Amino acid sequence: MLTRLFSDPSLLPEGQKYSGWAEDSESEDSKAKDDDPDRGCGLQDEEMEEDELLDDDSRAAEDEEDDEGEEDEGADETEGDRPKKRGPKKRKMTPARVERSKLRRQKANSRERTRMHDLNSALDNLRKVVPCYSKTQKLSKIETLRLAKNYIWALSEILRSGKRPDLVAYVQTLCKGLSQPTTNLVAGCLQLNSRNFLTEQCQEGGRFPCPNPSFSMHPYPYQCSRLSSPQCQSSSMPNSHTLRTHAYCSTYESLYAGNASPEYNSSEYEGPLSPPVCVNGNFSLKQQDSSSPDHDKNYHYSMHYPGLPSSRPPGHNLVFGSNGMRGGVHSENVLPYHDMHVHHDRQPMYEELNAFFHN
DNA sequence: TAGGCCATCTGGTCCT
DNA sequence: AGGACCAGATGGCCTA
Repeated sequence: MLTRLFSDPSLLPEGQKYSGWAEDSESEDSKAKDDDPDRGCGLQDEEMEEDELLDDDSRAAEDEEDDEGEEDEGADETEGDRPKKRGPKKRKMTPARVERSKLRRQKANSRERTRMHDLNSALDNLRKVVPCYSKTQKLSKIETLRLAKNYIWALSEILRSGKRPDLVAYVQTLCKGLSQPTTNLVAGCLQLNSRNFLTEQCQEGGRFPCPNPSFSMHPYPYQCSRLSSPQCQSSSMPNSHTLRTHAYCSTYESLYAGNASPEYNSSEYEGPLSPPVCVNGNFSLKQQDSSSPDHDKNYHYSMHYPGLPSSRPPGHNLVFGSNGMRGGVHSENVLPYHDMHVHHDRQPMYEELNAFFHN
């Protein structure tokens, strides 16, 4: 269950080990098991000794050997109701063979563990490059794969269309098929990043205009799929409170199905992909004029609202479930600031693109 | 207690 | 023969 995703392992009772995740394949639990494979689940090797000696095949082999020794001519006959086994005759499990078999099994188990650890390690690496990353509250394997797939697709679409995407549609694309908690997490991650960036910029001397101090922290993680959609827009309330009064859609599916931009419709979802470009949830398109006057205004997940003035109030920047909003409806799904990253500190490419985006 | 997620063991299959 | 890969089974941990 993804609930684990949003639990803080550090809050576990004293002495209670959080072994739900194999941290880089080196969790305490898995390490212990590596050291002592017999601690694993299921049949242990020690137990296997007897089991292998007595398993069906072995028993059959022994039966066959006995049969062979006693009555060769009866090979095609059945022994009672049980049909006689065909194929190569199994040799008797001598103690030496049993020992070899055990050794083989142990080696195979060890390899399998290593293989799974490698797999988990790769999955961890993948977690770090998808739009939402947390060291302590990881996405589950399946959600990581889904998110990665969505991410690739979304970025590919941006390249394909050459248009600055609608943030809402972008997030929706990212979250397509994800569980509700993960969707919250992703949205929260993106929002956090934007807030952090705003904070940084303001502290750096106001290189970029600071947004309205009452910048919205919307209690509902899912606004309507497009803020520009008629049912979601409030033309008369430009500030953050506007967003709070918006009707919101209860499920992501309902949002996505009806309102996503054409580029993100599900029919194209499985289509051919191409390489992505993305920065922290902000999209940087090469053909865009980064030096345009509007550019600075768009640093905060700013989306161009077609047909709307570029001076659209900051309150109209999309804000998802707030991390800082303790009283928010989905506050339980929100990660602590220090724990979340939207990988702007991970890849040189991101920095490069960031620079491009903010110049 | 049920359900989700996980690590591990295991045997089967395929390939070298 | 041995290794890689896979899927099923099992049991632990955790949360609702």
